Amino acid sequence: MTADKIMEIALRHFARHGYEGASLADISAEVGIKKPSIYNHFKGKDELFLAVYRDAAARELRYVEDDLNPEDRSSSLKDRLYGFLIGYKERYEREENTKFFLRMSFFPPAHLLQETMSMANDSIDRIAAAVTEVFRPAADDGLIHPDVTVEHATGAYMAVLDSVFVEMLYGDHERTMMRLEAAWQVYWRGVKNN
Amino acid sequence: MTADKIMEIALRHFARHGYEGASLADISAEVGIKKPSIYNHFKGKDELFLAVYRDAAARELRYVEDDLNPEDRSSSLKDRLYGFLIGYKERYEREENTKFFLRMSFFPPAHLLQETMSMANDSIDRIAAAVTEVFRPAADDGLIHPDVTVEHATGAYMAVLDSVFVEMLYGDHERTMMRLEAAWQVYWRGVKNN
DNA sequence: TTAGTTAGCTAACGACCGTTAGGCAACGGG
DNA sequence: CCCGTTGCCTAACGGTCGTTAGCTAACTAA
Repeated sequence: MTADKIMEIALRHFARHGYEGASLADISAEVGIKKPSIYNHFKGKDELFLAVYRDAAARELRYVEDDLNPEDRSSSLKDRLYGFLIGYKERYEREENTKFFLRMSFFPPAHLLQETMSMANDSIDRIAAAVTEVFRPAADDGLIHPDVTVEHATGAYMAVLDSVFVEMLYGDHERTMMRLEAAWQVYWRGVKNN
Repeated sequence: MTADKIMEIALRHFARHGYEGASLADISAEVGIKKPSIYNHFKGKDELFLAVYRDAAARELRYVEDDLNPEDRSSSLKDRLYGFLIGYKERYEREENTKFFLRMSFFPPAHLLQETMSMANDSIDRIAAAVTEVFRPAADDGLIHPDVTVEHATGAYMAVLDSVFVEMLYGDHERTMMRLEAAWQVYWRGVKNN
């Protein structure tokens, strides 16, 4: 399907150049069609963008829910949480989908702010919910220090994840790893029970 | 000076619409001059942007070094660290300078990547150095848990600060405060001695 | 077989982009 | 006093933007 190919390539262009910086001419050229042919599949640039964003948000959520599946108890809480951080960092480096979703959630085109923000907030809340579902049984098992509520453990873990994003955006790989390690160790010291 | 006014207004437009989305026509109109008159003060859009970026980076660094001045021992380490987080959050909400600096450091115009990245990395390193100067004497006084190095305490604190940025970008004030509180409490539990 | 839909094309539109040329008044130092 | 500089202007440049009109060939359903 051509529409899928357009969306795939448009996603990469939006991710690298932003909404304004991505041009339909460049996108269509890479797809191998002429610019007006895009209009056989999408009403315009806005509709193309929103379709790409919707799909990207769904894919990010699916990845998180898969990777963080609370049914899977084969490894320890600590390993699962740390592994998820590392996994997401690698995913960002590998997947344009994640780059697109982060960039466009941070800085959406001004005239589409409402549509993007409602989708973004929805995704963030559901990601946080998936994290909470990991912590709750762990807290019941006494793995979390009693001074730390499940909500605090979740919020602080999401903060560590956010900080990983930021360091990746700055692009300094070495510093990213150092910060991740430091943030994780202090986080785990603050959350674990003895 | 007109040049200063141009830079001030350009900063706001770049912060809100990104490099590509900000137009010299809009900027000049708000300044109260015609578009070509900008060229009496700057060689072009690129030079204007780099001048604005340079100033913005310097202002951010100055704010951090002032607010985190290690000479000031009037309040406790805990209060100073927590206060700095809150202060920076409020600064972001108030100052377009911070919004501009964050946005353009995350996603600089592709053809100016080298110039911006070297300035950004320089600023980040110096900000981190200022934070380290707060922790070092505190560690000597035994306020930091012996299992946590000064480097780890600094890195993890910078991570908390990064996460505050992210939450602010998403724009949900209520969630920002909750995440900040959670991140801070877990961080402090992980770092403090006893 | 035929009518309708799909997906591509070329040509062109108006709007806006950053930028340059060139003119004109105000000002400041020799 | 004059001359060079500064700072604004109008007009216009070439280029790119997203978008529309209208044509054609290919497939699909009746």
